[in-house]
Amino acid sequence: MARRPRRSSGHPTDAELEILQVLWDRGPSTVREVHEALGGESANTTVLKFMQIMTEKGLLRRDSTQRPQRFEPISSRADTQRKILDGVMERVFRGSPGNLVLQALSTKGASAEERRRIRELLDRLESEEG
Amino acid sequence: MARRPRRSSGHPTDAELEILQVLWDRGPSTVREVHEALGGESANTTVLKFMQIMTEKGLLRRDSTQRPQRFEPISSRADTQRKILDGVMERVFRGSPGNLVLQALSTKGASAEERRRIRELLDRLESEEG
DNA sequence: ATTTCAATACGAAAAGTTTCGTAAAACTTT
DNA sequence: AAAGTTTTACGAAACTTTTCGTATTGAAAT
Repeated sequence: MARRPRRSSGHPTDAELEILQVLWDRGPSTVREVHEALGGESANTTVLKFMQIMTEKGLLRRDSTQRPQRFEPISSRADTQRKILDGVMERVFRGSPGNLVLQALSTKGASAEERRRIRELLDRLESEEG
Repeated sequence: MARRPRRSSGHPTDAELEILQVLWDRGPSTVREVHEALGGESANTTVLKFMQIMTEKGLLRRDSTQRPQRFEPISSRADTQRKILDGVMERVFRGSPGNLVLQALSTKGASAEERRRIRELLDRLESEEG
């Protein structure tokens, strides 16, 4: 029987995300650098393979003019975080951002500075809404 | 060569989550009911299979005394949401709840009621911290 | 030019997720 | 109790993600 086609989220997988985090922290990096930053847990060819896949997927861009070639993320950390969070909001919180925020705040708290920025944002939302 | 063991998140997968959502919405339900609530998109034996797997995994409990047996989630919606959110916080936001909250609020906004509850929570956090 | 060592490509195994067909079991209706 | 229908179990295929071994390529050193 014909199988239904599969949705492809387009989101980075867990392993891909770890690599992205390193790249966002360090800026353009070589496979070796990423591998080391990850603690050398998996084989270096594993990291390489992921970075190749991610390049094909359009998650990374690579500069092959230099010999140990350097990779960098195409999307910013903030953009990626937002996209993933949208997915979680939809799948887990059923589009209710308020609940998500309350859960996040109540379990982990937030620093004084973060709280201040959250209040600012709330103020802005109120005034925009009128 | 020996492969490194795989971490198993223990979190429900996407498909499992959809079933959980139905169960949280409806309360204890039969396979047929869940299947229908999901729009009948996938075959009913697919839904059944998942619910069997989820029972083995400890995500669901089943009552076999009735004939169309009824399944229900073992963990509450809120608990599950919190666990998943903790994972996202760690993997995606690197333990910075403030950023997560800001992203969530700024992209999706929140209702006036939700904003009020968020402010309340912030107040409580402040006073607890002293 | 040859050896040597690091970097890259390639392919495939292993593990995890999603999907369903088929068959057996249990219940209903006749 | 036989036949028909619904429910449940089982097994496996298709697909995705993770992991690495091996081979190749490129640069550096002799």
